[in-house]
Amino acid sequence: MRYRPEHKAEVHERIVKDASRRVRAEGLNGAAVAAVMRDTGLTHGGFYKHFGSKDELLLESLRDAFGEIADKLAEAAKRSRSEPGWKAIVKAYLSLEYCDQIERGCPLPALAPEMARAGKEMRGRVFAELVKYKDRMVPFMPGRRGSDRERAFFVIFSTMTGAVEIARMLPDRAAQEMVLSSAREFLLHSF
Amino acid sequence: MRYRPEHKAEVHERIVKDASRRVRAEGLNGAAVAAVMRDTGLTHGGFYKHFGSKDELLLESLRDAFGEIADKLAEAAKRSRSEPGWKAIVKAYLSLEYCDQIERGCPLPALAPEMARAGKEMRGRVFAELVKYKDRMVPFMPGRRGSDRERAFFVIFSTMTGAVEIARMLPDRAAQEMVLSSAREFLLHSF
DNA sequence: CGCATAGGATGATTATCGTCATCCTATGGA
DNA sequence: TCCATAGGATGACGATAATCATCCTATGCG
Repeated sequence: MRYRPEHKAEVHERIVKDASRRVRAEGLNGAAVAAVMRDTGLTHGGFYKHFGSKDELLLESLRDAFGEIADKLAEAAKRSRSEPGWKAIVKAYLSLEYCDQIERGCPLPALAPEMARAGKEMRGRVFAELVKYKDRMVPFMPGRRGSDRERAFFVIFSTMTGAVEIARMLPDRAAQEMVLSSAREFLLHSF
Repeated sequence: MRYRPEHKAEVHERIVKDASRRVRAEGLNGAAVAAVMRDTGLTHGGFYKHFGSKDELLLESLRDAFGEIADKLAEAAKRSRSEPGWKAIVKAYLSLEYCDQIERGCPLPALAPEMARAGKEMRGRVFAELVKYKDRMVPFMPGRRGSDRERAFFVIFSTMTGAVEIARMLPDRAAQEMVLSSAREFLLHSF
């Protein structure tokens, strides 16, 4: 072989990481094949040596994105010993810094409507990733029974998703902080 | 003149209405010039007799969309004499029927992330429409002072936006209804 | 009753994008 | 040291899209 055995896997992963950033920053079809490959330092032609189709890359990049913030939020929850995990998650999620980092943030406020509009095939696969995301967050959610925690997940992540989206539409940081802190206080005092 | 004096204004409005549906159903660039004109029964060529640019149509169609649901929600709020207006709004917004009708629904759960990614120019104009939407909803919101009602608007619409978006990602109606009703009960018992 | 005119149609241009066929080349194994 | 090979580069193709120049034609005014 021409390259080290790990070479292909490494490049593959770099493409996915770059696409995962680009897709969150610029939308589902902001991650054009040529642009992503350029990010990775390659040309567009080699793309199909790594992926069967653009949708395959899209799915992998969404999987990567969900995994990335699930890691981040789970770590924040585990680090906080003085308060319940879900409160640490809410505080991290509804912070200005987090709101700023679209390209490293949760795919929900970045892409939820576009994911809902995707073709049936893709939608099914994305749904599976959403379920994995939920399953990783549910243990930190408030509530006694599992079904309570699951409902809490949907309510809390609905509010956080909407708040971050709306904050991102606002032109100045004061207004953004107003929306984020309103949602934050609301959630923290409601469970 | 070739046509009745009102003709041009009527066609203009039909184009905007069609675009407003299409943009919500298929995303900001799902409303291709040719497609919208075909909806209206015309060909793509005449488009620039009505609009200076595609962005102009986009903005007008968003204005129309915000106005359309603002009307609908305000009417629901006014119709309900037995409970506060905001509760009627929450019940209407977080219903399955509403969730289904993407193309006639609120632009927020349909387009918020895409609007946040638009160019500076467009973002500023969209922001102005969002403010008008807010100003029409705030009078119905719970709270004593105006600033309380404004915060309530952002919290309630954040939760509703996120809940509808997440529901629209789910494959079956039972799961959708679970998300919508969780958010609904949560909001109705929290103010 | 005929014509000037504006709304609409046709079609070209330029750009972007996904996909793929083909070629190139550096390297690990012999 | 040499070559077979797979990763990467080049470039093309067909779609789709925004924009605009040009032409067409139905109609209301004179």
